[in-house]
Amino acid sequence: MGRRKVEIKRIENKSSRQVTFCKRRNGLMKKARQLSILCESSVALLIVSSTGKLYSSSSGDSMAKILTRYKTQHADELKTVDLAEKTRNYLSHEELLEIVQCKLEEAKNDNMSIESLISLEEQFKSALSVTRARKAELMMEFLKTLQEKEKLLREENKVLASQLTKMKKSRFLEAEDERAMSLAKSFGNNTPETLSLLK
Amino acid sequence: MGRRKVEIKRIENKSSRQVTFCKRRNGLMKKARQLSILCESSVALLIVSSTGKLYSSSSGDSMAKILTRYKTQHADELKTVDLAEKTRNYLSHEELLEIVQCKLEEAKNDNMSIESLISLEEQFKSALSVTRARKAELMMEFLKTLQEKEKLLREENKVLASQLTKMKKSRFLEAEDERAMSLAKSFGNNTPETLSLLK
DNA sequence: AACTATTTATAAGA
DNA sequence: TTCTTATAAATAGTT
Repeated sequence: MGRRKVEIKRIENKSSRQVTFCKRRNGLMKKARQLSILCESSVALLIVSSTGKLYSSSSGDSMAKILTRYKTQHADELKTVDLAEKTRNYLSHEELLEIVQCKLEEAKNDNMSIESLISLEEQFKSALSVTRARKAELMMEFLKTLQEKEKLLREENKVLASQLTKMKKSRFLEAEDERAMSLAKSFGNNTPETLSLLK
Repeated sequence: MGRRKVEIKRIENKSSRQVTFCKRRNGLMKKARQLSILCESSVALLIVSSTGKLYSSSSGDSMAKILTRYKTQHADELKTVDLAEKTRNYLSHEELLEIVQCKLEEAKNDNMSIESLISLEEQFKSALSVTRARKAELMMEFLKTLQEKEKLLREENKVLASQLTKMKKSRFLEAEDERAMSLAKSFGNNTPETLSLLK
């Protein structure tokens, strides 16, 4: 779209390549913006010149958001189930906290002049961590209690169930005795009944 | 460049917006490719439609390489926007971890400014809060499960216990009948036994 | 998905 | 560089 038709291949003349780069770059960015506005979409455009200079533009959403959108889509495609599981387990609260503390250590290196505030921040931090630790402790205790209760109840159930089967069995025996005083044979296959509840 | 001039503003008609999106998207990608070839440069183009569908194209270099180039140049800029925004959008643990690791890498490299450390701290704080929230959620779920289990077991116990007492009672009656065919008295105080565990 | 009247982008020249 | 302008290319509305 100019004085003459141009073949789409590298422009050999350096200066005209530079001029074309500038013109077409601007044209591309303009069109990107237009697309975004006309069709309420987000467009990110990154251009790296042959000299390594970077030109970027984004419209509709921030560059970061669009890149994030791209990254998450491709991360999902690449991730296997095992790896996903692994990383899920790996990201514990403690580990993240550790990382944060590590970062705070590094932050100390750039020492600032607000020392009183820093120490105050430290105090609050330790108070907070003590509170959190206590909270976690209590929750864990509660969990343990519940689990123990569960165990005891299961055992109790077991005992009750076995008592029940024993009683049924003996009752059956008494009935037999009553009906015919002799002829007591074949009691070998008396497997105790197990209640479905306990399965 | 069509039958009539169009104002650059959102196209209200949905279907014509969709058609224009498709046409201009193709046009944009074509021009991106041309720029890359004509001027031996690299171009990355990311388009997110209003429905959230992602279209991407890269020429000259791979998408990954161009994005890396962008990231190294705009490391600070990305840092401020990225994590806070993503944590707000409830991203997965894997993604969060990825970002945290990425940030730590960046932090290790060059000595960071106070401002960027402040922003990093904010990001870790929000990441931490998301992690904590998730942890609390999971713990509460677990607690509920345990409490439900406990309830079921209690009910089961109750049923078993009542079966047991009934059986004892009827057995006692039979014995009575057997021993002396008449004289059946005093069955009033048969409170069912409650096990200490249930108290 | 094609068609075409127009607008828009831009190549070459100044 | 920037402006100009002839012409190629893109595309809006139509079929």
